[in-house]
Amino acid sequence: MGTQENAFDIEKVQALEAKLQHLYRENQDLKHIISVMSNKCNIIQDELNKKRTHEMCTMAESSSSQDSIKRLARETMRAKSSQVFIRTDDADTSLTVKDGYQWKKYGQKNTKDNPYPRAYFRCSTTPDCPVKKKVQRCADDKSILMATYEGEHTHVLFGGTKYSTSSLHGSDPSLAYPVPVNPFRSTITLDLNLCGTNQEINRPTQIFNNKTTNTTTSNNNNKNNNMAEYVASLTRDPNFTATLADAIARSIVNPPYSPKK
DNA sequence: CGGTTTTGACCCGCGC
DNA sequence: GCGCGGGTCAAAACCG
Repeated sequence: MGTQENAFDIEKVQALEAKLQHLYRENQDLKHIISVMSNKCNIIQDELNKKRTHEMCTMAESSSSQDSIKRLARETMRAKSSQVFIRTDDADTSLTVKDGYQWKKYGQKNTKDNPYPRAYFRCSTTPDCPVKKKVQRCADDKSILMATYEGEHTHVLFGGTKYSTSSLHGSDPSLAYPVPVNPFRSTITLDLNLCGTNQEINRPTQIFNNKTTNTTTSNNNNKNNNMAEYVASLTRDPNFTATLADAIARSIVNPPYSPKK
């Protein structure tokens, strides 16, 4: 009886190993697809930036007035801005986005096209940091916060890692992770600024990296819990799975690379 | 007491 | 030139 059970166990282990190998290969392929897409995203963003710079230069040349210089500065600032959407608790009425940085609120205004007020924040982590952000609830869905970041941080995030302005992942383990949704369409927003103007690509793994710089065992637990929570939130989102499936299908039809055999 | 938030006033750009 | 709307300032209030 024992030998029969052993044979069965070996078979089971082999099946699991085969499955694991298959998943590993799939994972490798998906990683490759993501890196190819990120590269393409960078190229597109570079081209866009070049075009913008060229347009701004021709604009400045055509009129050398003070106005055009001011406009140039504004356009540059706008080009460096990025927008993210964060799903919050329905009961949460505050306009705070926990992104790891320290912000000082310097204003709030009611806007014409949105019944919810817009809050203005300046980065107060260091006195000379030029980064600003605007936070406003989505008119269609009040549980979604729209945060617009302008400029680039001139300092590192508390915890030792320098993050791009669009990396909404701070050192606080209770951070609300941004849900990649577009409130205006039913598809996922792929914000090009996430991997374009900013030097760093917004990788999901970065979410947990700040804590690992001064990691302890309890932090590891937090990290794992956060990872599980984050993965669960992504898989719960039908838009995410639909978009992922679409991306994979496209890559099969029109492969961005030649898979190794 | 120092830092943060609130809020009305003010500034400035833009369209008409 | 004027009015509108978004962005900023700064004094007062609030909070730990």
